Amino acid sequence: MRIPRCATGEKRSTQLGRAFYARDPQTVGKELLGKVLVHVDGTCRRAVRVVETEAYGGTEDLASHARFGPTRRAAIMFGPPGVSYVYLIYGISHCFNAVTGEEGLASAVLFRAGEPLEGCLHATTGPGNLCRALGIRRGTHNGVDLSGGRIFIEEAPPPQERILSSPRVNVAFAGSWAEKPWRYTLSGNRFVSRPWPSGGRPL
DNA sequence: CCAAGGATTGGC
DNA sequence: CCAATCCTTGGA
Repeated sequence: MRIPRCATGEKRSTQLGRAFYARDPQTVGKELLGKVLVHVDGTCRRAVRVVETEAYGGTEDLASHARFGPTRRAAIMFGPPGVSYVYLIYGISHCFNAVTGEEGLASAVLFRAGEPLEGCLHATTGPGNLCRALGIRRGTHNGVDLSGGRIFIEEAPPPQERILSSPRVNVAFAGSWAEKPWRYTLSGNRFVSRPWPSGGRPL
């Protein structure tokens, strides 16, 4: 099925290309806030405004799946940027990431929450819920190209809200790496997940 | 092969 | 607070 587009091709030109992702995950994580994450599934278009992300690094980042090196699961994080990394966590929830940085060095941005815009029939707060609402799952969407495919990011006006950075969620096992303020949220947005960012410093 | 544990969620 | 649920990883 072809993706319908308007006569001017305007929609298509707002999709972010590979160059956007080919930077460090902290920069990409912050810049993703306020942009629109879209999944076109047949005739159904599901979309959210991104309100919460987290940055994950390579082998040095003890909170990252890349900490064991390019294992079967994490190898995709070492690949080219602008590709999806979807995994199942706790046997229950799918988590959607965008691979960032240069090929050969692992990093990614986890999408943790969004504001429902189109076609969402479930909650969009929390990484597992976000995947369910967008219809994204590991079996069919791991390793797909995010520039030119059915899942992509659309450009949007800069967010009015302040951007907060705070420690990442549920990575206490990572020692001092748990303290890195690599969780990014739109201040005051009601779709941001728990725990609420406290002591997050304004950027 | 086996044991341990996790980038979560929802219910009590 | 805690169990659900299964995939991934490291080690024997």
